[in-house]
Formats: sequence, C-alpha cells, structure tokens
Amino acid sequence: MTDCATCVVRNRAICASLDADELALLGKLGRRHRLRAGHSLLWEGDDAPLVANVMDGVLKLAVAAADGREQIVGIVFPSDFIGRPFGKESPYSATAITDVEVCVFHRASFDDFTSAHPDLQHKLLRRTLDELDRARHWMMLLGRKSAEEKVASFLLEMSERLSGQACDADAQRGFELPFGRQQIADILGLTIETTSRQLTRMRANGLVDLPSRREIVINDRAAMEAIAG
Amino acid sequence: MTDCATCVVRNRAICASLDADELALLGKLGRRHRLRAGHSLLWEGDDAPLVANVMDGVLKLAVAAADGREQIVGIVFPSDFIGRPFGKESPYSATAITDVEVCVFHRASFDDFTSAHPDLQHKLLRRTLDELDRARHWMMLLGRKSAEEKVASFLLEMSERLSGQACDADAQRGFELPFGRQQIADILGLTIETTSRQLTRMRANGLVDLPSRREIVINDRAAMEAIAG
DNA sequence: CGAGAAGTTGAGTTATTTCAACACGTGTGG
DNA sequence: CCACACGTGTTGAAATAACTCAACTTCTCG
Repeated sequence: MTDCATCVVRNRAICASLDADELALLGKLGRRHRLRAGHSLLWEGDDAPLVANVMDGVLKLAVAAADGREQIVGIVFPSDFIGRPFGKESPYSATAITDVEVCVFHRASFDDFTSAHPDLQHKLLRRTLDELDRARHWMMLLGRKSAEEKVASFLLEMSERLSGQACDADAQRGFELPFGRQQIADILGLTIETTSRQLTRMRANGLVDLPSRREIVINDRAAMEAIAG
Repeated sequence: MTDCATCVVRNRAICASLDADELALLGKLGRRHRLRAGHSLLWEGDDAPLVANVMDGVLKLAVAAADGREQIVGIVFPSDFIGRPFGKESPYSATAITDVEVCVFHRASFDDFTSAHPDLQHKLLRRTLDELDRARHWMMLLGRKSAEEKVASFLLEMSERLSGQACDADAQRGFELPFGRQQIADILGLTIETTSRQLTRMRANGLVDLPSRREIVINDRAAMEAIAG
C-alpha cells in the first residue's frame, strides 16, 4: 500500500482533487515503483494494463518505425500522469530517461475509481486538454519550423518546464537537460548531427553557453525568442 | 433554443451520454449556427468564448506563423467537438473548410453544465484522450516520415475517417476529399508542389486513380499501407 | 589510465523547397 | 457560343537545408 499523505507530488498531481478519505482509498490501489533509466513502463502497441503518476524523474513517450526511426511525442515530468485510461492498447512506449519513481495503478481499478470520483475525472480532463494543446503546438514545430527554429523553441520550452518550482529568472537562464543529443534530435524530428551543429552555431553567436554536455545557459532570451518564431 | 431530440449527430456526439431531461436542458444552452466555407469559429490566440459540436461539414484547426506558414493540427468532422472547455484562450484557429453547421454553446455555461453532468465529462475525457493519441501519432508522421510516406498515410487515414457511417469496402477505396492541394500540404508539413508530385507519381505507378481534383481511388491498399510505413 | 559511449566536425549527397512557367477547368461577359 | 480571366493544380530546373557517411574529439566511468 502507498502512503498518499506523504506523497511529494500530491498537491500538483491529479490526486490534489481528493480529500483524505479518498486519498486513503486510492492509496490502497497504488504501488510505488522504481524504474532505472532506459527501462520502459509501457510498450507501443501492447495492451497497457497500468497507469501511473510520476513522482520523480523524467520519462519519454515515443513512437518508433520498423526501421528504427523514433519520434518522441511527449515528455513526462514529476506530477504528470502516464497511461491510457478507459481501455485501448498504448499507442506509444513510455521509457525512463532518468531513474524514475512512479506511483502505479492497475488500469481497470483506476478506471473504476475515476468513474466514482468526478473531481478526479475533471482534473484528468483538464490535464489531457493541456497535453493536447501542447501536442498540437509541437505539430507546428515539427511540420513547419527550420532546424534553427526548432532548437530555439526547444531550449525555451525546456527552460520553462524544467524550472518547475523554482521559477525565478536565474533557473530559467541556466538549466540541465535530462536528454542527450540523440534524444533532443528525436524530440525535434532532426538528426543528431543537425542538432549538434545548431547548438554549436548558437554558442558561436554568443546566444548560449554550453558549460557541459547537458547544461544550457541562455544568454539572450529575447534573441532566442525571436529565432524561435 | 435548439432541438436536441432531432439532432442528426446526437447518438455519435458527446450528447449521447445524456437522458431526455438533460438533453432538454442542454438544448436551452445551445444555438444552431451556419458557417460558410472559409469563415472561422475560433481565432488563434483570442479568448474563446464558445465551444461547439459539429453537425455537418468539415473544419480545420490550424496554427499559423507570423510569415504565413500554416500547420493544420486537427480536422473536425460531424459529431466531433470543437473548443477549449475550462478557460484559456484558443491555441489555434478553427475554420470551416466546407459550409458547416454547428451547435454552439457559451463556454462558461457549457463548463457549468459539464461539471454538473459527470457522464458528459466522461465522454469528453474519452474524446480528448482519443484526439491526443491521434495528435501524437501525427507527430511521428510530421517529424520522421518522408513525403511519400506522408501522402500514403494521409490517404489511408482519410479513407477511413471519411467513410464514417458507410464503412463498406467500396467507400474506402474511392472517396472525395474536402481539401484542396494546399490544405493537404498544410496537414502534412509539405509544400503544395511536393504534395502534387507525390500524387502524380502514385497515379503513374497505378497506386491510385485521380478522377477529379478532389476524388481519390485507392487501387492497391496493401501497397499503400506498405509505403505508409 | 584506457576503453567505450557520446558529441563534434567535415565533405559529399539527396530530398524537398523555391521560383517560374504552363495546363486545366469553370464561370462570365461579349 | 466562344474568348478570356481567374483560381487551382501540375511540371520543370535550380537552389538549399538537412541528411548521410566517416573521421575525429571529448567526456565518463570502471
């Protein structure tokens, strides 16, 4: 049994809509679970018997082609929800990018619980609507933006989403990506070489500093926004 | 006042979850409205004071860049839902592609009604989850597929969604697109020329017939699926 | 310290875009 | 009924952004 009362993401996750009694009930359904970087929680095309809340770490949602091409279609941060409630196989895989801690539920029992708790369902609807907006916004990037615009947009979005709690200006200027270059390429629909070249060029122009492989410092946010288009 | 009892899409739209009394209530909130092809119901970035169900016709959801580039991020068919419940400005425009008949609600009153009717909310959640899956699937296409694969995938998806009611094999082989070439290009993240060339090539290979500008006949579905990847 | 993974850089190739001309079809007015 | 003009779609040639392949460099970690 899981102790929702001490959950680190409780006030940000969908569970925030529940009162103490409901939380206790939900706690009986959930199991905390650790996942090492590189391991998957859901597989594309497989029946998905579970849903989950992320407590710590980052996961990617990805679709793969037969020949190995991969497109990352979503990034899951702490307090985000993973999975496909109400039936259906999972249309994408969910794989841990860092070591991850999740709160896992059997899909069927979570579905039942959700149906009985309209507030939870409402919270889930709002989140899904937000995710849909984000996905559609990303479609514009994938379909119509140049490599340079893609990288600039990516850096700006990550600087915002990674700040999370600490949303002061400093945290947004410098941050550490949880992704390697190949993963950035898979998010942007580019090759690893093009991604690397764009970052190098931005560093040469003084737009960013790259203190280490995964650290990014945005020197000129306004210029970056102008490039992102 | 709108008469939901005689609505042509009632059993397919989200309203299907409602009983007679609830339908009558909802009917008081809704207004039927006609929209000519080319006119918009929502504008990107504007506050969206309404939501709607489509009764007849087709609309596009699109995101535009300052320089005129456009990406279509969703296609809305009869019985589909349009709009962004629960606040927020509309992140995309919704524009009629054919003449359209919609059932429009003030967003605020629709939100209230939804909150009071968990079944409706449940239906809305399921639809939003489906839309999210579709959008993510499309992200793979936009980010990783070649022009040929894009066009093949598009034709197959349209053959399925346009069949709608008449889902016999004939209706899926030949169908009439509600889009012009430019709109197909905006859906696929290509130029109009590339789109045209791919279609011409498919006709030359005997994969499709193009009896008129908007008609498509898929001759070899299996081959088309192989190309779509 | 050494080996392997991850990232960068360069040179050449290619898919897609861009720019421009042309074809088709349809509706209007002479 | 024909001519013409406009919107839409097609085709061709040239330009280019991004990809591919390959070598090299830099980190990371045992």
